[in-house]
Amino acid sequence: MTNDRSAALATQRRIAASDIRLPEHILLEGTSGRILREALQLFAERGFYGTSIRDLAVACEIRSATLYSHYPTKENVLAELVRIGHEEHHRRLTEAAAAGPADPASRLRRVVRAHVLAHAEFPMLAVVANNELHALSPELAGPALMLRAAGRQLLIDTINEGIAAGVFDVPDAFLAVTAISGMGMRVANWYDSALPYEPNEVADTYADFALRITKGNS
Amino acid sequence: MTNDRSAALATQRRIAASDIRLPEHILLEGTSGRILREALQLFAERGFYGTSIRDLAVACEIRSATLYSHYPTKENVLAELVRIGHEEHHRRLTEAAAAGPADPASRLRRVVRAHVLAHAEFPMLAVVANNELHALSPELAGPALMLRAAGRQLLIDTINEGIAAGVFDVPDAFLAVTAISGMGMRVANWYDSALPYEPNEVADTYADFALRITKGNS
Amino acid sequence: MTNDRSAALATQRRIAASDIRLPEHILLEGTSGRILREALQLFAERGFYGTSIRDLAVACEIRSATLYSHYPTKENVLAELVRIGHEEHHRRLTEAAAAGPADPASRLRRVVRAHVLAHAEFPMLAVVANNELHALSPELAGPALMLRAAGRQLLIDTINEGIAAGVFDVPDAFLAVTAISGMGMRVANWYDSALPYEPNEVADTYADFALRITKGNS
Amino acid sequence: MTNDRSAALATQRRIAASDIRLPEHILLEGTSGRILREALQLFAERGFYGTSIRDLAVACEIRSATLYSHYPTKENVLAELVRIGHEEHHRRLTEAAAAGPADPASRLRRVVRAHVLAHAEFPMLAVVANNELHALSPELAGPALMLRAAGRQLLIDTINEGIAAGVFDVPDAFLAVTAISGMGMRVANWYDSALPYEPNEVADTYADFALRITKGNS
DNA sequence: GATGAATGAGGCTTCATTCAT
DNA sequence: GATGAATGAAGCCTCATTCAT
Repeated sequence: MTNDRSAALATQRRIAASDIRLPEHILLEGTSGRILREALQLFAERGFYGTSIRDLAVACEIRSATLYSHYPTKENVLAELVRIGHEEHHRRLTEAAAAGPADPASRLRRVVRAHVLAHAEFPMLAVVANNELHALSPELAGPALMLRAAGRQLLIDTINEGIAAGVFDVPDAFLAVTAISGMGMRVANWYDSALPYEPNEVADTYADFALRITKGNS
Repeated sequence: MTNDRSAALATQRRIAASDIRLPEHILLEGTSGRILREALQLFAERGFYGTSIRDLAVACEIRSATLYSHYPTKENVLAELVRIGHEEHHRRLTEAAAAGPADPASRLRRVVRAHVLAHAEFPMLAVVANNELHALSPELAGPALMLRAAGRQLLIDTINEGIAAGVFDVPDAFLAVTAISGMGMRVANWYDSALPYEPNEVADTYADFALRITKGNS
Repeated sequence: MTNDRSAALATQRRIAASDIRLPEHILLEGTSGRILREALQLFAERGFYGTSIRDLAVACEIRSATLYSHYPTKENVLAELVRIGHEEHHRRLTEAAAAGPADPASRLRRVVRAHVLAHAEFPMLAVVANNELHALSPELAGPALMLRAAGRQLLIDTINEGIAAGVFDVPDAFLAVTAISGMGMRVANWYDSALPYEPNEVADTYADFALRITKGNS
Repeated sequence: MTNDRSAALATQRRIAASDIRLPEHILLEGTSGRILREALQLFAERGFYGTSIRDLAVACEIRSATLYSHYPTKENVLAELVRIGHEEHHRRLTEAAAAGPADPASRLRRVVRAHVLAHAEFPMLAVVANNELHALSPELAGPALMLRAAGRQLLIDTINEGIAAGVFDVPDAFLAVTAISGMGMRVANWYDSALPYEPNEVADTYADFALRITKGNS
């Protein structure tokens, strides 16, 4: 393994990526958008509690009072990012599950690809959505939790179908889900566009891994 | 999948576990130990910046000034936890790598088992060590980063050996490492002793998954 | 004493009345009027410093910037209310003093009636004028202070005349003035149109009380 | 009436007195006491919302953070003053009602004396207790409201007894209570130790006024 | 070893006001 | 007239830390 690749893993930072990316349909014009973008980076790198409203204002080149013309509280900025992240993830997962052959193996491949792709294309968003959810009040966290549960159920169902159909051979469905889901989530932490991998390659390879896990060494 | 198992994944919390556990050789007597234990839980659940010195004092049933009779700063409490976590993890990994047959497959199995076991047995410690490292000054983070790099290199070497020996068939060694390492790290977030799995079972199954990933569907 | 009456006195509120009332000749049309009316209520209930420009805007169903199309500053809104209150009070007092028999007893009766009536008919205005004057700059408070001094002098003169004429028997003129003036001012705090008293009844009875105070139990 | 006396009434200030006085049994030692004393003056003169925590800290010659070593919030400082004021007032009223001949006239004299004396001896405390109660949360205001209701009932009962006994001749008991109570409350606003009256003189004269009001010009 | 009091710095948020549209 | 956005100042309060006791 070359050094530049393994160096991506040897960092004190919570996240390797440095590009601020949000799904294309999210409008980032104006000050509201600027705030969202800078908050995405800061919350991903330092966490919600590690980022002060002043840090955010400095990053946006505005006075901190101006933030409150656009979001009611700091928590609401986080809530917006968490919402966007979960909605994007959920949309990709459900579309992937539906769009293609219905056999469990190819569906699993598509779902894992979508899961990993979301984490590789939007690493900051994924890190914030995954790691900072606990900083939200239960009311603001609720919608995200529901989307998360739905996405997970989709993976569970796909694997259970494969088991039922006899095409999957997995020692424990729950543990397979945690493993496949977990490896994909961690992509957000180490993936960086400076690495010699396109998100698609990572997604393809990880989908392979998921199928190896579920199909066994038969 | 039964509901109680999938429910463990559907939480706003950063960590499912609720037992405060530290390696046995860590002395937890007296107020210093109490502080370390409570900090472990609070830093795991709310993060370093989300936990105030007063939160910690309340949890320890002492006044916050008393903390400074035991640790020079709040950061040093975190540093101690990060140190313990990384040392334990590294010790287990190196011992596992050395203690047994030298063939890549059985070594990989032992290394992954050790990796996963450490995360299942000490979930809070792992979450703190993995997620809060960025809150330390570079000086205090340094030793942990070195142990982490060493542990990762061990996994890299093992896989590369298997590839060289022709017993592993993996599309990309780097991605295999991130996947195997990542699935293990996430165990700290979802594992809970209330689940119907012993840490050993998770470790065994995940080691299976690692071998499936590396050996392919041959 | 019936409960509903004594209940009017047992409140945390600064003022019992809930009707927003201003003298009839004050134009309240348009947004300027709306602002004045809502400010009257808010300043009476929460005080000038306890009411923000945004509270006021919300009450008026406008944006806070719109306020500045109608009044130069928040302080000027208060100044306007204070002016209206003092002018109305002073006008009533001087008219009452002039309009009727010149003998001290009947003049005192008319003056006290006018004093009390103003406080019962415009309780919010009186509370604002009496309690929030200190929030004005000396320049803006000046005119009100002059009217107030004039009104008080009118009462002093009336009582002194009665004493000089031998029809009043009062132990101390100054204390009689403070007592008569003070009981009337407090009417603004407890009077409410829901009470089974018309403002006129209160005014008549308080005027009786004033005469009892000044004429003694002869 | 001499000018210096009437000048006491012609002020923009909410209160004429400038001595910071609290009942003797209230401990004023240390920083907590200092905070209470300075808050008493500031809240009386500028109101609760008109006094910032920094104003208070400057007056106490401490840093504003130090306030929070002594009181949990600014509101609690007010609550303490309101509590002290209402307790002192209530204690004096009930003792006055009990300590002496039971006939309505002499009891009324004692009760009014106590009422007025409390307002003349502790004008700042009375102004704060009377005017700033609305700034407290309902929970913190509750105890004061109960004491206030009890004190008022005592006055009501005394007057009703006198009426029942045929020694009082009052057109309306409720209005007599508001008048007697109100004139006494306003004493806190105008009384100043620089005036040529001792609190006792004011109390005696106001008690005379109360008896004139209730006994009529018979 | 423990603590109450103190503090400088900074936390998030609201303040009254301005101004271009 | 009305408003969305912006802002400097200030709001209340908590932060981690120190120190005398």
